[in-house]
Amino acid sequence: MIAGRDSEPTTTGGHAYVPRSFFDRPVLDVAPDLLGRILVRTTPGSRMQLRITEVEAYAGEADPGSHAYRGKTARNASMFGPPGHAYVYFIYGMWWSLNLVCGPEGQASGVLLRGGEVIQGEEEARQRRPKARRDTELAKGPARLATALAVDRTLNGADLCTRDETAPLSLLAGQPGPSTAIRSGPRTGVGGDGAHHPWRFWLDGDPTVSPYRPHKPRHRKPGLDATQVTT
DNA sequence: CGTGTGATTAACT
DNA sequence: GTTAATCACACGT
Repeated sequence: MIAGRDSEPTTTGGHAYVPRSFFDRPVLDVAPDLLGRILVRTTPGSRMQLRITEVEAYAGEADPGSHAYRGKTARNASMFGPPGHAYVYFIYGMWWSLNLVCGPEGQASGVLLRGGEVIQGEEEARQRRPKARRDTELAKGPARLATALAVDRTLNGADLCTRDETAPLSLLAGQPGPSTAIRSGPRTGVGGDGAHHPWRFWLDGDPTVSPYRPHKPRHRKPGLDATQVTT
């Protein structure tokens, strides 16, 4: 392996990982290409593998559904960094979500990992997700996926394309194409101007794909009515 | 639980 | 008059 080149797969511990050029493409090319691929999660105590079955593309500052829509902030800064890194955010005061930053750099685009099949490390996943009734539920949904893989803010900005053997996240190279058809549709919970884009991608019929939840229009919480003010 | 947002207040020229 | 700092709150790709 030639140091300094990223056109060749990187190798760590005998496994080949996708090079940064995999992520340095338009997000709508990368997102469906992630389906069926193996995400490797390495912790000090374990090595897990997840077969990705469901993703959503977020197309940067031009996409009303994206965290990057209103420009760079402290939270979304990693989306504005180079491709091949993780963007991890906290949501609902409870859960983490894992995104993979795509190129080209400066567009702040990323792919949200929404579902997958745990194919290695089921024990660890089950310890973290004791309520999962079936193995297909271990990483079915973005928050479940993050929980199963022990994703938290310490992974925000993590580089998937490093040769470091202790790299927390990587993506296996040389995977065969998806065994089932790729389907696409509107993104879960995205409304407004970004609602109609079919930027959610999943493997048809896979039991680890989360159920589609249409965008729920939010209405403003009613303020105090004058008639309610009695004294 | 954090974040972004709009409203409100303060600071400054 | 304009901009910056502060506050409160709705809502969560």
